[in-house]
Amino acid sequence: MNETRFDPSQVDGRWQRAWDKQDCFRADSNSAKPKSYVLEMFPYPSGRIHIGHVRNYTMGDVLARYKRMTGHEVLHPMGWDAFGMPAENAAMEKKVHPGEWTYQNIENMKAQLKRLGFALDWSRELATCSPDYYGHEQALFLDFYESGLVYRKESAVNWDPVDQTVLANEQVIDGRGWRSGALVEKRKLSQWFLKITQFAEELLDGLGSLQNWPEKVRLMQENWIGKSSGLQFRFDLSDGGDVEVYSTRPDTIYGASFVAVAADHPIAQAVAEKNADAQDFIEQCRAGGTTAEELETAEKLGFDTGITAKHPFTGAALPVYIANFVLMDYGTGAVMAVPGHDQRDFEFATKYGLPIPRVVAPSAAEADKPFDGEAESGDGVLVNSGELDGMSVAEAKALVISRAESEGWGEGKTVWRLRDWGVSRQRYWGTPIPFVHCDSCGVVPVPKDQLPVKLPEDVDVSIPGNPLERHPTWKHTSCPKCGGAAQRETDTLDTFADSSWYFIRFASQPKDKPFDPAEAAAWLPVNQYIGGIEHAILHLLYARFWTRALKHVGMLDVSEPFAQLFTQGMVTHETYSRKSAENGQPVYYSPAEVDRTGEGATLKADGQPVEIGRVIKMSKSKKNVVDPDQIVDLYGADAVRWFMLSDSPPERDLPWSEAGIEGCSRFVQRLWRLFAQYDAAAEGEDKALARKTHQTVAAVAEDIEGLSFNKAVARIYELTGAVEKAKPSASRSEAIRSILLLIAPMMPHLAEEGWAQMGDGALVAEASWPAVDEALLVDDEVTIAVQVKGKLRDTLTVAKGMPKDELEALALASEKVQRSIDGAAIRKVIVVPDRLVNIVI
RNA sequence: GCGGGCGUGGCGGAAUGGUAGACGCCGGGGACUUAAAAUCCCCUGAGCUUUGCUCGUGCGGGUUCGAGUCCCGCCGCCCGCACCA
Repeated sequence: MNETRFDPSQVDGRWQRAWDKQDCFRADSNSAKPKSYVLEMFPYPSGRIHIGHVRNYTMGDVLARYKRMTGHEVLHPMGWDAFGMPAENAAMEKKVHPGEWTYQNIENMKAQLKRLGFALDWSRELATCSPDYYGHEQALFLDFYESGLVYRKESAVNWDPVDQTVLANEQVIDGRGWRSGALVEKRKLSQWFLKITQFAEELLDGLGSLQNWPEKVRLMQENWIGKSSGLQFRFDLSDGGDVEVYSTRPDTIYGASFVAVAADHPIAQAVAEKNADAQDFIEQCRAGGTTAEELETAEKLGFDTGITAKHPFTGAALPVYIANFVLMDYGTGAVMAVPGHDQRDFEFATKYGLPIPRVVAPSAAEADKPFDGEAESGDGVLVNSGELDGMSVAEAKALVISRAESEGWGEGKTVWRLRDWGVSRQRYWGTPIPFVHCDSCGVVPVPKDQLPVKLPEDVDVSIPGNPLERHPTWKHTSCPKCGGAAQRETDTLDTFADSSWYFIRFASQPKDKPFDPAEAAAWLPVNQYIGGIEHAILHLLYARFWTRALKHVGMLDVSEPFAQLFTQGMVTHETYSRKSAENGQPVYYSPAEVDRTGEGATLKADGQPVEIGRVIKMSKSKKNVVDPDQIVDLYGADAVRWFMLSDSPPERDLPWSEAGIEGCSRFVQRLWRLFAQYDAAAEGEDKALARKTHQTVAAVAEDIEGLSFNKAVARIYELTGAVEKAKPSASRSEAIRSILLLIAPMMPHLAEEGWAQMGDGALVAEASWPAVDEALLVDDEVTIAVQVKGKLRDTLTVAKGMPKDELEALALASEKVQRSIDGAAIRKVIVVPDRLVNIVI
């Protein structure tokens, strides 16, 4: 091997072609080896891969390659989440067909991924926008329909009256359409829903089996599903009607001081019909934002309807308000408000001068303790509550529910926060929903033998609105039932449907059906799923639902799709800016425009300093982005991959830095020089180095399995340092060879190039993980700490397993220890074998 | 507001209740070179009266022979969210 520089631009492509040629990474479903399914969340084909993708796919790749080395048949596929709004936006802006734009992006991004040398089974590549994929999705949707998991109901959408189109939430900015600037209206449409709530209990219980998911994700899903138990009951109203309310705190019923209903509640509607002020107030509520964040910062507002509700226990007349903080979608859309023990009610009562009675106190003696500016929602003792006085919250809750049930004015009820999944989208670039509307037969499913219902190609995408709706011929068809004239459904499916089963299609892709149950079950569940935390709730919950729905219709015997989940952190970068001379606003510069020296940074264009800002998530607006292609050009795939794995724990953010990638690039060269020193003929044993080698191999394996890549990297650096210092020997040669195999999953091109010299003629991609000699994992000497009163005074290197009394004697013999003791009486000596001796004086 | 997470050198971070700062980056010094790059070696938490000592893991308490780690109370930062009654 020549001691020249390792040149990635010459080497990387050569090995990538070699892997392709030998079809190394094709997964064999019929293999007898233990199977391992490694999957990273597939990307949206936006045009260019992002450095965050590189981090995500590098992690998965290391695991996939490692699993191959340890004798597994690995499925590591890649595909494209190819339907969605950006394609339609691009179509409108650039006058290009969404399909053309999407497939061009896929081609570009695939080339980018190939340059990074990922061990992917490209034979299973799929794009969700292909009829080969979405046709099967339509079939599944029909199966769900057959089994009663699909239904239609009225639901509101954001309607832009100028563009005559439905807007997504993200297209509504401050209540206006992003393109037209028109005030957005709510419009009710008949839409398709999937009955995810039918599985609410199962989806909640299933979380318990997902022990290899991050605790935080399970908690987020649990909160999202939101099971609660409480009391649903009726208040009789002064106008002769009544109102159903739901409360999770029926124990506080004596503390109710008003009743609040949502703006969309029938009572509010009825009041508004006769009262223009009420109508105005309801309009005002609808104009406000709908996200939690906006609502939290919004002031609590209400409208007194003049109606009163009769308290079931005290008979008191409680005012009924229309309030902006009550949700129509949860419970009954009406609440009994208990200001003393609910913060929202507290703020509302304070604003409108309503009474704030205390009905729960820390103790019975504190029944009239004033509130300290906020509601108290914790546990305590019931007070000022008649027959409930003295009870705990739980006791009172149970008593009120049983009393309501026996007296017939209410009942205990479990309420879920989870709502059914609305899948209708009034857009072109999605999976057509396979139904037709017939005047005489109603809504009729398209027969499976007529699938796929393909999107028309010849559409006008240059103007807003749904091209399917206005296409001259596409929607006109005949009814499958009666043969009469009928119209196709023009809604398409939410793209979350596409990503809810792609991992199944990866595992098995027959032409004539969505998947083969046996083949799919052989691979599933995914052994390791890796992706961003932003998908913690929706995508992961929908995929869990879809999998259960498939089980429900008898197509797949799998409950949970992802056995192990890992959520990786973001890639961040510092920002470079100057204050604009005109308005004082910062002007940002990209890393490529800046020279970064040790201390500061200057703009290449004028050599003058720029301000270095905080390290934050990469974003186009702050220009703190790096382009994967550029850095691969500069440093090669292996240095970039190594950087992605170094330093930061994978679940935390990774700050990209010029200096960091330079360091990685230097390490590639350092290893290359070390590989050149490999000498198969070297003789002699170096026991200490052999021990270090085997310890490192074992530890790196453990680190990779636990996805602690940063620790694996640190250990490899350490072993490399030790090998460089060691004199030639058979042990040293073994160590060099081991390092090559350890880095093979991480820096596969460098490893192949080295393996060509020291391997067996085959690819390192086909090599086995080095074997570990258990006997070498244990040291025969240990360094123990000697403390006096808990402070370190000396260290001793002793034989492993030295008995306590010998350790104590050795410690006391230490001169440094004697000096610290300074003649004081020894009260106690604590000896932990192989660890430390602590002398207490 | 609710839910979750995190605070360790100049920076990213190591550390089964047992030698805090492994490993990397930055910085400093030296070797090699006509010179530079590359490479190699040494130093690099703070302070002090420097054979060594003291302090030090966001802040204040506590448990323990011993706390970055466990407990209680604060402070700060980050993430998620559909006001969930």
